[in-house]
Amino acid sequence: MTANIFPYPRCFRFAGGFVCGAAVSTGACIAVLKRYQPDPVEEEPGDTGEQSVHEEIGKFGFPDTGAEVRYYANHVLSYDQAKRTPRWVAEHLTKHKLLGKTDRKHCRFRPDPAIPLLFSAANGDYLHSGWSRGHMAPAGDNKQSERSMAETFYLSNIVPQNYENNAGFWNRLEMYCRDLTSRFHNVWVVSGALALPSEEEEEGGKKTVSYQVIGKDNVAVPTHLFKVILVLNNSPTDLNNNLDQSLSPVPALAAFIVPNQPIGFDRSLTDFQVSLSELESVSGLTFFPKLPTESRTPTVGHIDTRTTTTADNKHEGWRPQASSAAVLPVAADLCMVDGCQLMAFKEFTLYLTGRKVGSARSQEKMDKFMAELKEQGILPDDYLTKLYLRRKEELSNQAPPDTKAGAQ
DNA sequence: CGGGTCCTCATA
DNA sequence: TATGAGGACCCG
Repeated sequence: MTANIFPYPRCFRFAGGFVCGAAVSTGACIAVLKRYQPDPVEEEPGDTGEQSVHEEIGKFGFPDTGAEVRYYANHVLSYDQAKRTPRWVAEHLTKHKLLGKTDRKHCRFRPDPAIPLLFSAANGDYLHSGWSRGHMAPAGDNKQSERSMAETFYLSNIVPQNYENNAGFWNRLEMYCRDLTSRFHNVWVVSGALALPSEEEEEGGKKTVSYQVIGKDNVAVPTHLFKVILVLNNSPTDLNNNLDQSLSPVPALAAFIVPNQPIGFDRSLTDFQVSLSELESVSGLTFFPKLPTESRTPTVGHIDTRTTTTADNKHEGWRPQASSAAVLPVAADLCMVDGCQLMAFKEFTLYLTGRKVGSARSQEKMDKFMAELKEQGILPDDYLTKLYLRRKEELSNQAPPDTKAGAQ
């Protein structure tokens, strides 16, 4: 491509398109007025006259956002081609789906082959950027299948995330989602990235949306991440029925907006809980639109007001907001139902030590991990003690590390 | 669990 | 010679 010769090909294209569009629009507006002023006939939506106009406008097609829903083995997402991060990523978790032995060490981050190169992020964008590659659909939710885990490493599922946040608070939030499957039959999780206005500028409370971009592709660094959790227990009487009809008891839901920065153990998950409508307002997304809703304005039966308003208000450009007529899912507050308690420091450190001991390749490494635990003032629990002794036995029974395999 | 770097080796 | 795969090792 000749465009590669220029350092900023996209800027040239943009500038040319802008100038062209401005010049045409002046004349076009006059033409439209002239055409419609002498014609008082009201045209209904779908009228053939209006339709032909639209066909003309769209003669060469309308701009394609690339935000269509994309399906993978165990997650579904919508991609933001400008930011080069997902808009949202959806998952469904069950106790059974979380089982498996797939190891993330056999996976590598890579561009999503389904995303056009022009809009794709690259590993080089993240390398040495100061930001880690943070999963939205976590690898840990996909131990059941090598393919599904590998697909979570596509960069379409990745956002630039603060290291400490990724390994710490966000990690514990993902663990909480998985843990929910031990208490609820079905867990749905939608995660994504946000670029929110800064709280306050010095000049008269002026607000500005500002976010860093990294790499040659200018991947957008989100200021915040969000997660929406919906849980639902099948009613005991019809465990095998389809989910749409098993809405007893009432589903529970919670939404969170988490700053993309280190968050310590002194903060609780509920500190970051927001109402669903607040998250919908700032994200521009409507979550779980097929979930039964309730409205302040009475509706008939269990009609899904969201689905109908979305279609009917096509020409009004309006949909109910939280401040006027709230249209919210019929759902309990998950944090009232289940507590929304993340792992505490001691519990989390014990867990990490268990993972390290479990994968240690020598007893020296194991002892180092156990010593580090003690330095933090934490005594091993029964599980870790038994794991340590079992691993110690395994390591002593296998060949020493300095013995070359295959040596005769 | 969540990330990273560095090195070797096979390959086009 | 450049690149990708895989392993060893490191961190929170």
